[in-house]
Amino acid sequence: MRDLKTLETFYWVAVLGGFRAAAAKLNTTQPAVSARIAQLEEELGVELFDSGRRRTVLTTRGTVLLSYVERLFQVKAEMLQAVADPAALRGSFRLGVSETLVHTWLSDLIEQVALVFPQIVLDISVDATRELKRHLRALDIDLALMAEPLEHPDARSRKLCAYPYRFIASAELAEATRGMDDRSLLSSHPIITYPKTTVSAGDLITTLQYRLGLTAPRLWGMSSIQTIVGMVRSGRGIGALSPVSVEAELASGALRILDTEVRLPDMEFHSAYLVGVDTYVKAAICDLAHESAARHAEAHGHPAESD
Amino acid sequence: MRDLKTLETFYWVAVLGGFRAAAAKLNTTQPAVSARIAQLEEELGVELFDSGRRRTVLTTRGTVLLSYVERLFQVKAEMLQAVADPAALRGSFRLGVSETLVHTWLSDLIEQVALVFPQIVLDISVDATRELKRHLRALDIDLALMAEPLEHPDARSRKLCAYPYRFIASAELAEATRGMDDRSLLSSHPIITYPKTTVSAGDLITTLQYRLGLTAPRLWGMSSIQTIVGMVRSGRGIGALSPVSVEAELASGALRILDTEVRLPDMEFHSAYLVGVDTYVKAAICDLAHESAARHAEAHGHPAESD
DNA sequence: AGAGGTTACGGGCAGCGTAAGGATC
DNA sequence: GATCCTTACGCTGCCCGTAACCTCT
Repeated sequence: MRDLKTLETFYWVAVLGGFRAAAAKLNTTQPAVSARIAQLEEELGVELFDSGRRRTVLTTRGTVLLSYVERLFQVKAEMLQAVADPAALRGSFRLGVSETLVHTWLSDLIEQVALVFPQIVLDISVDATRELKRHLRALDIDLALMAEPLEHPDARSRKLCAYPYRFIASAELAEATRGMDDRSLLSSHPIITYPKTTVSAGDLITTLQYRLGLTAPRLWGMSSIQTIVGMVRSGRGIGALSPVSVEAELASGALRILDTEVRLPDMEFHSAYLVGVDTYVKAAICDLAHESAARHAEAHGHPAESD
Repeated sequence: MRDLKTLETFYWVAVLGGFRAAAAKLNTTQPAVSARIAQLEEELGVELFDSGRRRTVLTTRGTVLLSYVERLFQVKAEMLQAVADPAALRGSFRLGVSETLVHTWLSDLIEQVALVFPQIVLDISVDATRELKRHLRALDIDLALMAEPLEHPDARSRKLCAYPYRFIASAELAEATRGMDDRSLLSSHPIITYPKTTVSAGDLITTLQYRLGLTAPRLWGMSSIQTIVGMVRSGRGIGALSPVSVEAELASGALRILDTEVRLPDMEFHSAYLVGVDTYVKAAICDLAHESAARHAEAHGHPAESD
């Protein structure tokens, strides 16, 4: 057992419950994983996965080994944290973000990460909160910045920031509907917003229903903010989204925030990651994200959020 | 830092204070050690040995790393102890023994080690206690079975066994000196025994001097028990040694234990090793040695010794 | 038949050893 | 000049990926 790579492979096979899954995670092939497990069993003189069955169930000894491997990697992580220059850390880091954050301070975060960890390759995926949670649980991404906290025994989740959530329309549509009461205004055109499965769309529906009695509003859910913005600009409907996503359009006057009585709740964002291997890097980049969010809030006059 | 070999190399360079010494211990060449340290410093982005000086002094960070490496190997050792089949452990183990033990139960110990650790190669060196201590401190041997305990902060030393220490002579010489008092007897011939630097020779000198008033006995110190036995058999002198080394000769009547009034103190033996890497194997083989000693004592009617 | 693990085999590259080259006392 | 570490270089051996095979559901 000269090689930590072998143990890391064992760890992922055990955690993910399969050789193929481990191979995918480790960016290698399944035969390579097979060989490493075989080598480890050979060196230890012990069977780690039940050979009778589908080699996916840990033996008793395998379970014991797993706990030691976790301790070992814990010590290794502490060691790196204590003595290694962050600038020398290599590897890739998979970050999942909600689209709203992409257009606010994600670029700032990327810069900060590049400063602190110049050799870490960021692998960013933009997706809905529901998918991000799934990816987090499946260990497909290391850190998620999304609309909800993650409920999981090994999760570390913190509130990141909150942004206003408003009805927004093109200048023409805003003029044409000037003076209308909320109920008429919001019934007059389709409302273009985030997909129905999202928290924000849920908040919107609740608000329309209980504040205005609109039980069947015409809601168009779009999974791309660019599409929402495009449709709102062309006057196809009233947008329900955060002004932070359309700052340029608001500044130029192409879009306007509608001055409605009814108020939508703020959109909250949360950071979340699972403790385990490489927790140090996750925690560090998560902290950078909170700093970026705070800096952005400072610059834009929103209240700073933390914890 | 994918490779424990690199960390192990760092450990030995730090502990032994030199690249060459580490290379010797790791059975490799000095450039290989050099490359591994360079690689480690590269990966961590940190200087581990003062480059200005002779690269033998740890930097602050190097000191921190060393403590983590020790913890890491500690965990690894516990892991192997918990899950590995001893029969699968490979490597060599350097055992140092006093000659007296070679002729008693060493072969039994070797058999036991071969049973429990069939893949471990035993590397046995027979030497005087003084040399064994030096080798232990220099980490040249893993476990010593010798005449004294080891005083060292990291040493684990236990009493192993005790054997009688007698005056022994050839049958002819025993006949010729029958009836002589101790003082005359022990002055009549040279006394052939262990080298003067040994504990046993010291005990002998003390006994002769304070019990019999023999201030300048004729002592011939031999570093090989076979030589002592050969000279005693040929009647060149009276042997002072342990009967366990000459059981066959005593049984055949070629040698006899002289029935002196004065008694020499028992010869004690101790096991000793330094805690550090691979402590598990050291402790296990040390235990086997104690078992062999106890078994031998049982079979030969000596009192069993332990702790 | 399809998903998942094993075996077989050829190629690439990390790391080793030899040998020559500094640096420091 | 002696001792110790570094650099240069050719080579070996390990490990990987491709592909075919086996085994369960």
